Amino acid sequence: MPDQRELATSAALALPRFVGSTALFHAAVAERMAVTPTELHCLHLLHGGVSDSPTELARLLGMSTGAFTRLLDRMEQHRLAERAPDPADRRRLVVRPLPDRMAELAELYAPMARFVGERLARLDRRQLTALVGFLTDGTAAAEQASGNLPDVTQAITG
Amino acid sequence: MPDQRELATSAALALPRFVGSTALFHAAVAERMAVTPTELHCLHLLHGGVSDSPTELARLLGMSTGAFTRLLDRMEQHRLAERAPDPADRRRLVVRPLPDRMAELAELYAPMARFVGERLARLDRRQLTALVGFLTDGTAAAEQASGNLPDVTQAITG
DNA sequence: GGCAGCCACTGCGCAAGGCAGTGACTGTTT
DNA sequence: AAACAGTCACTGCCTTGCGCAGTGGCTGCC
Repeated sequence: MPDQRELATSAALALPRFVGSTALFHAAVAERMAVTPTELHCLHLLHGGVSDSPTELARLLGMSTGAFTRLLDRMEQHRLAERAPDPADRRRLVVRPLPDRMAELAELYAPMARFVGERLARLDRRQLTALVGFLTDGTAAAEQASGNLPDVTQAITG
Repeated sequence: MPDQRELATSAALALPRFVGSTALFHAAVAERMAVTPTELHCLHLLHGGVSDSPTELARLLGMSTGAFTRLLDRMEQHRLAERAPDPADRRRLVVRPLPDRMAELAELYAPMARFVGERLARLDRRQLTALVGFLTDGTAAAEQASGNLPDVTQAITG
């Protein structure tokens, strides 16, 4: 039976592999939908209700606003999202996800969703709390670490 | 205090955000090193000892062997890796990571590495076991799911 | 009413990657 | 041994996603 230290090492090694394989899975789903991984990523942000502002979405996706305009063009073509005017500010617009291809998306994600559901159901409260804490704090840490690296958000803030 | 079901939902929501922010962090590190995210991903595979075969690495990176040749060219230029002949088969070659820029890499990863270390140290054995199991099984599930995605009716892209 | 600043958008150029084909090399078969 | 099919990394050609810098429209503040 492995001790605490070995387990921590295993986790530290398993983490990047998990992220890598997950990214590959996303790329595979995107290809199946004849869509780029970036479009899919954006779609997730939209459906998650994270933001509907082009500038904000561009920042979250790590790209320039100019590139995001083209991304939006493609997403409209592919019926993933649509532009709507912002009544409060006529410079801005609001990005809205379209339900059109949601069934398709859900079908592709079904195997992974099932896996996650089953796996999480096997954990007790203490384990779940640890997992959630690790993920949420890790998200914050990654975002902060990204921000502290110079020259990263140059295209957007400049 | 949240019950089991709420915690599972939180985890399911936190998961994609964690993966997304981690991917952005990787992209930021890559940009800081004047390198593409793909090069960095490949470098991780090399240092992790996952494989040293170009064909296998191309598969793991989700790209063609032709593109991997160019990737290798760049990685040699950037002093991230080098080609070496495979004595057993003269068609093949072996990709070896270079130690040249490891200090730079370690420095950029230091904040995240510290976070992971501290966070994992706070977990008990049961929590660690759950985390490792989730990550390793998730990796396998993602790889398998990438391999056989269900067929989906193609939408018309106008 | 003028002005600085922000918004999404556009022309241009670059570079990463797919595709299909090439030459070198392998193990196998007759 | 000689021909064969299969595999390996590599190469030209092309597509495309994105950054950069600039544009016009709009806002809020003097």
